[in-house]
Amino acid sequence: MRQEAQKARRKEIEQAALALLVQHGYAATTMASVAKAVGASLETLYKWYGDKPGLFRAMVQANIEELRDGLLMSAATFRDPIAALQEFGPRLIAVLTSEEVVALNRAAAADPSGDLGRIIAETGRGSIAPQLTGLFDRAMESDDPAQITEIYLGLLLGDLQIRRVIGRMPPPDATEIRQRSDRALELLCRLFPACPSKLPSEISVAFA
Amino acid sequence: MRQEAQKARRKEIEQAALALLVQHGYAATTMASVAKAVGASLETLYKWYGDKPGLFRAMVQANIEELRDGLLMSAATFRDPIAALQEFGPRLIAVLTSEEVVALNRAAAADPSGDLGRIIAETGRGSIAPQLTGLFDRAMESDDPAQITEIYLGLLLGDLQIRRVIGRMPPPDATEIRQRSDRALELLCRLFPACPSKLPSEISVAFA
DNA sequence: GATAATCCGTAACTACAATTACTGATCCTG
DNA sequence: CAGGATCAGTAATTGTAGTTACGGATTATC
Repeated sequence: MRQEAQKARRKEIEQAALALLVQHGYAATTMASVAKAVGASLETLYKWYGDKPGLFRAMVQANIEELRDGLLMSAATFRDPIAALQEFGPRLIAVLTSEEVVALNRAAAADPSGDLGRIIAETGRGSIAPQLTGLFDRAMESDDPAQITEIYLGLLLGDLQIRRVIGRMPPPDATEIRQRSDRALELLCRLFPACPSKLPSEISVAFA
Repeated sequence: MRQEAQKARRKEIEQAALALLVQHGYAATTMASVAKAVGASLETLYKWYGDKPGLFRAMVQANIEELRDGLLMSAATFRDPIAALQEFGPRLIAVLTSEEVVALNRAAAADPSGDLGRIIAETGRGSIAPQLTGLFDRAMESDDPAQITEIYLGLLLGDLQIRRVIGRMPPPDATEIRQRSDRALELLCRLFPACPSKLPSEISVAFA
């Protein structure tokens, strides 16, 4: 099998494993079930990934990178920070509360090695937060843009993620996502007056 | 065994199970390990709790109630909402990021039935949030105190819990807890001007 | 005190998942 | 095209955890 073909095959395996993880949970996602789902043999899986933890590391890495890549803002959006956040906020909520990310977080919660959590945090938050910090650095001239990032994320997401992971919350719908993002942005601009006041009027009166 | 003695024995079992959960994680907390840790027989555990999920439901319920009870504010503290939050905020952070709650959340994340998550959410958040909402209702005369609760919790905790659960964060130390609570309170008071402005001067200048 | 119920310590049973091994089919390379 | 490497399908091995069963010790009740 050539490198290109193996790469595509690995991706197929890693995506199938995530689908199983989402559908059946961590405990029920076995090497045998992955092999069956993708029409591969156990011997191949063990040869390519070493062992089950190895498969899971690769699977989490590949999938979280892809989800992360769908989140990154292009440099062009930095020209209008408000518009950038208006677009980014809902996307971030949707991804972080998605069934896929919830399943990945659950796998990390169950992983005694800590590897999965490390991969998720470094690849996910570790990429998104600096980007937000960069945006706030430009938009707000604050001496602590990283702190603004924490505040924004707190306002935007609150404890959604833990509630999703412990199974006490369905994914938020599009309306709720929109409202949540708008509220977070509105509150952020009230807290940091240097924020460009280019909010649509419908948002500026959302809070008494 | 009399009712009183059995009640005490059950509590001993449920506490020992939590200690094992904290120390070894969900996967390694077996019926056999619980029995051994507390000097009970498997037959007794199965007779009293039915099965492993039953033991876990009881264990989570008993322990989360105890943790919750240590968090509730007395009615007397409502007289001074700021002081109440200054005292409550750090306590809430400390408890929610503790090894015990992290272990319980991890068990819930691994539980396909959803029962553990339900118990945790209803007993924990379900008790704390209404209390906060009541406090904000008095302190702020807002038309939506429940929304203020969400905002406060977002500012106070952000994504600490999920980061603890996936293993990417140690428990915050006392200084960090204090700073986090003070910041959340300061930001909340800036957002909602009806908030009594009785902050100590050291806090009011904490943000430029 | 005698008897029944309960609990402890331990063995046994069953199912299942991780991993390795094997054979034959398929693919790749020279 | 031939030979070697790789992969699929499947069986086998091993260890472990959930659960049940059993005999003896302890406790509770009459």
